[in-house]
Amino acid sequence: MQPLKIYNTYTRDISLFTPISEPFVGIYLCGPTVYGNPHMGHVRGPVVFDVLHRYLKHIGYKVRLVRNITDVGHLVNDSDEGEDKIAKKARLEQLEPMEVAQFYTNAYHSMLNQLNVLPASIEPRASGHIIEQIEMIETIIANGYAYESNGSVYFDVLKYSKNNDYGKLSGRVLEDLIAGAGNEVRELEGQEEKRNPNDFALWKKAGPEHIMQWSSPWGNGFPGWHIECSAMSKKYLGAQFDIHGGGMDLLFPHHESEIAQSTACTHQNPANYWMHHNMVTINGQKMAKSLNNGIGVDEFFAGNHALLEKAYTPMTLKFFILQAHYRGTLDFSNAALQAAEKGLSRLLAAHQTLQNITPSSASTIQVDDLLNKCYAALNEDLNTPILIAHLFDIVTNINYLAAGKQTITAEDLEKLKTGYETFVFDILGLQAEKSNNNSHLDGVVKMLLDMRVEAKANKNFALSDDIRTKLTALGIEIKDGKEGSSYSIN
RNA sequence: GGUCGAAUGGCCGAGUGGCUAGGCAAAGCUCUGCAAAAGCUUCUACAGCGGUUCGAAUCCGCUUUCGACCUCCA
Repeated sequence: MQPLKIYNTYTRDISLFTPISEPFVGIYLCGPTVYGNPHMGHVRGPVVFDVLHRYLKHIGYKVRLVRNITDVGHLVNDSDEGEDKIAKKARLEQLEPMEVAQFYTNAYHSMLNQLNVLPASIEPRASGHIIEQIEMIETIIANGYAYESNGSVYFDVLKYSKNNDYGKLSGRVLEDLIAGAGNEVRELEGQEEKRNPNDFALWKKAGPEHIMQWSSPWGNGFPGWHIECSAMSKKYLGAQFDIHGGGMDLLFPHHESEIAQSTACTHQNPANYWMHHNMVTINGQKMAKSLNNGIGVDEFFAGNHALLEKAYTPMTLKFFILQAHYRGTLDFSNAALQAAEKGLSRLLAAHQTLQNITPSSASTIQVDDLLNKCYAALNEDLNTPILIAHLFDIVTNINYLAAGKQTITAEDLEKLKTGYETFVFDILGLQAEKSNNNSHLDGVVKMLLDMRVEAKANKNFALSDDIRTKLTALGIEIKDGKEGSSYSIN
């Protein structure tokens, strides 16, 4: 088993990953709220945690990955009178609330498929676990850490913090939170029902305008934002599991509250390792609706957004994300994306080259050393940029081998092939781009390339160059190689 | 205002005390009828000012700039 070290937000250090019950690993990821099309901010989490998922499996763990779908309980905006976010959208579109949730769940799955992200073991929906959430709330009340007020149930943060470190995960001090820090006072609905402004809702009373509501011991309502993750992680992974992941924006209050709820219910901190990926910016600015720079995933792949110079493929996006470490911010720009696009194609081209290497009686390159460096990079808190740097070292060596500047034995060659494919395809989850050429076009272009070869053979360079120039003008680039000509469509 | 984090070469982005990633771009070379593609080579940076040290991008302090979060709200 590889010694994987990961950064734990809870302890704020990098430590060796040790599962509770080897070889089993339980992971819970906070999934999307399905009320809109996935945008660029939604892709990073799935991609970085996919590498974690794939790597754990590769080094021999049996992983259960749970990623929820949030389809209840979120509000449209502050001006809204507490109407469920999904219900609001449903009314506008004249659709059933669950139809809206399903529509955007499908869109999310489509994105994951395009990015070649492995499916979750279990993908529970909040709306399908109302009973579990109610039971958990009842236990928390029975344990004395929550109270009912006017049909809603709130978590008693002050009481909890007497015996527990509320704020440890997100690095907050409750006294500071209570003080309010002097910023503008936010108008939160139901604030007067709370014993303390820091208390958060476990269950919220629903008015008649709520299309999505359920009956409960406290009347009709819907679950609070945080309780679904606590209830579903407990159900499928147990009161205590290995890794809980999500975006840094969820640190507070979401994950902090999860810890408080779960601890108040089960007397255990739910997760041993808390992992958080950083956020995405574009051209140095944060993505925000007000800046009109939020890019939908579909727009990104189609290239039809004002900030995009061209379309980028899912694999380019994935490779681009993995070229940065997951705990740093990541800036989108056309220049950076095009750099990633070219780098990726070089990485994939080397895989093709590797297939044509002829073995020798001796190796002049150190295959074990090259591959061990790749493992070491991932073991150091999933450092994919370092891994990719080492893969490019391998690329250079592959090209040396192809040029005859280095030699390799058959045994080492096999090891190199297997290792390279393991890292590129199995662990990073990259794949060759699907060719979207239709067979008619392919046949026509190949015919023109054949004619060009013939013209060149006859020293009719005027004709051969004419074919090249006209194809280039159509966006078809000719690449002459030793083995003949190929082309790509730009 | 508070808390946390970040500032690296033309661009992106690793690196936590000496051995100074990687990708893209650029330049040179190889290949080639020419060009492109592909491959090889080259390109020594760490926001500013102090300090610690034999030695700092890396540790400490201050300054500047930027980002995330600050409770039902993506």
